[in-house]
Amino acid sequence: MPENWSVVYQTLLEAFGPQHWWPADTPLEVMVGAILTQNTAWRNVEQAIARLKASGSLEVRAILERPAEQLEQDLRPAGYFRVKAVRLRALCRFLEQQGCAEAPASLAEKGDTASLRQRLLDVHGIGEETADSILLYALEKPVMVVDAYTRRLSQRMGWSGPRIAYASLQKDVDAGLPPGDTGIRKELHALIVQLGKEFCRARPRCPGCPLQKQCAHGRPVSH
DNA sequence: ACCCAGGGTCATA
DNA sequence: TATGACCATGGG
Repeated sequence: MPENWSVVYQTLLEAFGPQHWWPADTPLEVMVGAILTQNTAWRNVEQAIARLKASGSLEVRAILERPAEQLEQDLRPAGYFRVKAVRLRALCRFLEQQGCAEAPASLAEKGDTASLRQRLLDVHGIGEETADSILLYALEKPVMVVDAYTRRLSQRMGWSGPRIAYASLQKDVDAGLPPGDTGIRKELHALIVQLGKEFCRARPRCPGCPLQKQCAHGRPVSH
């Protein structure tokens, strides 16, 4: 039901206002944050990013040259710190290979969106959601990001089952939005996360939810 | 004490 | 293709 996602956007924007995502000073900080926030609360990521900044490590070359153990210590508050140190280096190695070590944002000009997406997916530690987050928030490409909140929302609205594939859900949401509009995609994903934090967690809290009327929660869901 | 967070990889069937 | 184990910290 693609057309409904536009209504979701309007409703959530009215309820919550603009979210101004992604919270970061530079495109590289977006990319780094996209990896650090994997299955991790953003509040923990902020501390890790603060440590990277404090040690002057929020640069491609600095991350590549930083001793593994020190990089890991910077990442500790974000959890999975050994894994994420490896993934961060893989990202930076990739940026360097693409000739973007000095200006990570210039990655946006190194091919079309489909090609960029595939090259990002080839980087160890970057899956679909992380790749799309980078495309949308760091490179300003009109790509819809889909996550666990989006899946839960789609399910509770009665528009899909809980196990819908990433690509299917992404296509469904994207089809309901104005083609090529990067701004609306940035906001919608941010708004869905905000909704999820407040109302869609493990125990759904319907009272006060902006989508309560449209929501199929409690009614039989067709699939 | 338990559950979850703005996921992804790898081994197994 | 589709599950399950694993990765680790911090807050509710």
